[in-house]
Amino acid sequence: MSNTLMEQAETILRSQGGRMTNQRKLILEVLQTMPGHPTAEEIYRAASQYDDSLNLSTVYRNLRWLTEQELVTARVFDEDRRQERFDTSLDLPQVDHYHFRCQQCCQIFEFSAPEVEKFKANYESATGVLIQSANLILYGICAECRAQPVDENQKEEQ
Amino acid sequence: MSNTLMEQAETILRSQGGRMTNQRKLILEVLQTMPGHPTAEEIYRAASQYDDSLNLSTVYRNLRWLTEQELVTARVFDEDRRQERFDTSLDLPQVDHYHFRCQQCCQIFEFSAPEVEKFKANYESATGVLIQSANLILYGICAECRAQPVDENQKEEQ
DNA sequence: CTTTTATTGCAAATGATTTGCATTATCAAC
DNA sequence: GTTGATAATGCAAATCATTTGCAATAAAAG
Repeated sequence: MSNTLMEQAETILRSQGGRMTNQRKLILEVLQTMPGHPTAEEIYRAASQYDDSLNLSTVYRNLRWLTEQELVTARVFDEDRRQERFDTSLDLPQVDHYHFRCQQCCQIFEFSAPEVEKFKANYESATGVLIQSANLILYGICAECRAQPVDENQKEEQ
Repeated sequence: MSNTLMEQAETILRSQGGRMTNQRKLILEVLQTMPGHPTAEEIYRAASQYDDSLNLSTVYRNLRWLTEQELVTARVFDEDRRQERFDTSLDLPQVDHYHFRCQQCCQIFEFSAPEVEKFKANYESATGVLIQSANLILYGICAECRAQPVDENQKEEQ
């Protein structure tokens, strides 16, 4: 059921005549274990600890390939203007999942939203469109940050 | 009630010691009359027809200022990777509005979504977060494109 | 162990957006 | 109306995330 990223990638590679390189394997492992929604740069830094000859463009090429295979999703959050963050989305399997980002601590929370699914169905039948994917991002202040007085240090961390 | 962009901008400028330059005036007018969700480049091209000495960076600076003043919203849609599209959002005043983008003709449709508002309220009370803004983009095929056989030309147009 | 060619590392290119700076022009005060 | 302070512009160069060309490397099929 819950195939690992690695296994899924291997299946696709086999069907395409692709190759499982050490770099690809490493990137997949790092991606799998990395919490949150890392940027390419963050993935690169994490993976470099295990292979310091790894190149940033290899990371980009693999991330692009993974998004094309739909094993990974790339998303742009408002604050970090044009930088993409990558999401392995293996946690919540069938149903679409969405994101809340705290503007203070920059943490990203995932959730599913039955109301949104309902809306999508309604919208499809009301307008005749076909919905293929959905991206909902809520921005605000998380419960922790609301409780605490503003801690400017925390803002830089992630 | 429905103040024009120009009027709102003027009020803010006055309170900040800012100045209403001809360029700013032009950009605001173009923004007001331009349908859809233009890119900075598109706004620049449209405005250049009325003032050919207008500079692209002036357009960028004004758009950035307008988004900071929250008179305009910048959004990144999936297909045009890292390019922002700008939205004056004067049409649907009080309630948040969201977007559907057709992957075939690239048209953008706006809508409001009571179900999503409901979800936001539920999510806030369930988690204790404060939601300040929301960005929902649906991707798919619009009704027209579903009806027609694929017309590859159309894809390039916008 | 060869051979084929997908993938890599590296450096240079890209493309949207931003920025430094000298110049211009708005607008408040005369 | 003229003047003066300075906000905003035009221009060119810089940024920054991401992509790409190409020679070198290394999977994996035979």
